[in-house]
Amino acid sequence: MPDLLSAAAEPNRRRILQLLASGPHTVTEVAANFPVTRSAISQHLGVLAEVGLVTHRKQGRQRFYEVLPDGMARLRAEMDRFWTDELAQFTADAHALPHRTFTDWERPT
Amino acid sequence: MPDLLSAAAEPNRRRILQLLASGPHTVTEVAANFPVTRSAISQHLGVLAEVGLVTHRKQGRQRFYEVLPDGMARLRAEMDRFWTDELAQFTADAHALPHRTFTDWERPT
DNA sequence: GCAATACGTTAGCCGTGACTAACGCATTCG
DNA sequence: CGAATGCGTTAGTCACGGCTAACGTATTGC
Repeated sequence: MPDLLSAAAEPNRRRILQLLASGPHTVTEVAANFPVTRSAISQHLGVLAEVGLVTHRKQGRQRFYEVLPDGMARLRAEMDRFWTDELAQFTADAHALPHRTFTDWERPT
Repeated sequence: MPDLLSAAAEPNRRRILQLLASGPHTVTEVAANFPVTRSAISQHLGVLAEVGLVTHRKQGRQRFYEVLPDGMARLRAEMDRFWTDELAQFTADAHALPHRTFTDWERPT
């Protein structure tokens, strides 16, 4: 899964990101919110980690996964480029779409 | 391909959307910009049409595909919800992310 | 020490998405 | 007319993603 947008687009992974956005969660906590196996969740987390959207810190025998602010910023940037550099540039003369870039996206501390 | 975001996330389809954003193009025109077969492009356009992102109008023996403003607005709305309703709501107290919604997205006329 | 917990990892299944090659159908042109 | 163009459609391949079940591993608690 080399593509950042494709990785984040998958429905279950989107929900995982949403969940992790509320703060660090263990794998079992995350899996509790999904109808699939903990193994599936673990693999999804692996994909998200692979593209740098999440990371984890060990604490005892648990792994607290958390959103990686830098990765979320990159995701946000790619989504922004999808509209600005690639789409809105053709429509710039039509509506001059105002647009903000959220490179300062962060998890709650 | 029932999911709008997943449909739009596919790299080739993203590029197709970018290309169509510059105005209506025939299938062969689109296919000329890709290393894959015209058949593959045709199927990609089928997917994009299925989720309501593009449409086409016949003109002689050509099919001019064009971006569907309403569909693009829905895509934009879903992407916005991904950050606001689902992600930013957890971080709202942290940064109170400002956010715009572009429901008025349109193709150049 | 041993059992239980919280994971990751692997094998394997299954669906499906992306693709090509071939065909079929309209449309235009000669 | 027929040939060529511009498509869609289909069959069929291939790879891969998502998933489960089973197992292996570290950590905690008894």
